[in-house]
Amino acid sequence: MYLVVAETLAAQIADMHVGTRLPPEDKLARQLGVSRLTARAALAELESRYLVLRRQGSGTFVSRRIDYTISRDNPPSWSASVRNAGRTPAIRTTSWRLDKPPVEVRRRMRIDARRQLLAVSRDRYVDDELVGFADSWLDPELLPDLPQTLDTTASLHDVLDRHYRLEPVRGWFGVAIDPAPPEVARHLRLHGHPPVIAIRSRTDAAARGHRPVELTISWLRADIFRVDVDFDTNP
Amino acid sequence: MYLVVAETLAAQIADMHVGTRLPPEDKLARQLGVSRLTARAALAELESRYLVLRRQGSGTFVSRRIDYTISRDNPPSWSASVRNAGRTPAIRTTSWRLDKPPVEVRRRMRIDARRQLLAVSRDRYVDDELVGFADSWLDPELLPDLPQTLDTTASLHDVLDRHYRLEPVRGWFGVAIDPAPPEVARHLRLHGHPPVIAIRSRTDAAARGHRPVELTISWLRADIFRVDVDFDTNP
DNA sequence: TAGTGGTCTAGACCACATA
DNA sequence: ATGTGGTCTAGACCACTAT
Repeated sequence: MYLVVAETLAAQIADMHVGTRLPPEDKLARQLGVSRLTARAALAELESRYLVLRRQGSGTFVSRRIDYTISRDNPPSWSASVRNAGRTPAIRTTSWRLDKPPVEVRRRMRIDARRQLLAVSRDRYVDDELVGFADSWLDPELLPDLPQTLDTTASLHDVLDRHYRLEPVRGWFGVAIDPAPPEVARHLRLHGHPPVIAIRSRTDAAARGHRPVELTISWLRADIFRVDVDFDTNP
Repeated sequence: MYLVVAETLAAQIADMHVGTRLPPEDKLARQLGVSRLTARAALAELESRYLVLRRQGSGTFVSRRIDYTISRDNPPSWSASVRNAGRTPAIRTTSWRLDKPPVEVRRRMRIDARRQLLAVSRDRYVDDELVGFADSWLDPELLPDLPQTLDTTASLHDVLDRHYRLEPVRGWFGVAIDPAPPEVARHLRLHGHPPVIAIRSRTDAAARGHRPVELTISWLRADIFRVDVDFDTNP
């Protein structure tokens, strides 16, 4: 029965704009002649299909996942993907520091144990809602005066490309989807352990003999983004 | 409250073997002094973390996702990944035919409209449970007498490698996670639209000038597999 | 101070798998 | 036939967000 209700709502939702508010659960239940729990089950089904977002105290809203394609050729532009979906991206740098990176980062960046890297944390917003964050490790030798050049909203790729002329290319990447680890769930203010997408990626400088420039670990809400890996092995 | 229950159970489950059966909901509810719905909510939480699998009429069982890594170097061996997790893989070929492929397949395989390819459908099992299936399109010119050589359980990669000596390498791949389309849900006997992983991949023959050999579209249950893409761009 | 979704109760019946 | 998870009811209170 809740599946029938869900199908009905799904069909109606298909024509609605993102952000439209659905009727509250009790109204929906009365309208359809079912109990509130049944109406809830239907809405949960829609939520599992990423067709709605639910916010306690606020309401149920029509939603669509945002396509984020990871490929060889396209620059890894998160902001462009969000804009492409007709939404408004924002990036805020939350912290800066010069620090020794952990071993895995050292290995991936091919640097020795004495080197320090620039650690940058950035939060990602879509339409003013926090939907992800990223921790980056950057090589300060390749990026003199970075704090001055990286404004809060710019894409890292654009800065490496246009300001430093490093011809940034993707050197390595990893993608997996997992239940949100506690610290990630806390940072994104999620309850429980909803699925999140972990993207690890390294950018190399083609203009400097493919020397690694930066390594980023980013976390994105899996209900907001549809990450699509599309990769040609032989260009 | 159900989150507390879930944490308690999660801690106990951590030490248990895959496949162990948990107490039924009503027993659990009585033991913990909560209503059955609360016990259910806790079990649903564990299910969303992939720690248990629930089967109507049968019970709730301890589970772990199976790691399936897609990388440049490793051959794309699904069976090896399953065995590596201490589980038993099986593949069953369900259909065979010579047919004209759809446009997207033609484009990816770089063949003209007149060519026919071998279409093979295979079901994938883990411990005798259906967990995915794959539709492959193979080039019969590169694979003479294939129907005789491909036994029901062999990995396609192994056959291309050992029997035909084609030096198979991954030519292209795409990965995304989506709510199961109706026909996929039906095939895998899933209710609703639970998330499934779609993997599209093309194998090329390094021994034949990297000519495309086969294109496979496979669907895997996202609650059973943890697909991990780990890709070096510059080998 | 509403109004929203989130949780919980007790009880009932159903669908499905297994023996 | 039994036992399991799946669904549904009616009603209550709570947590959170917005006004």
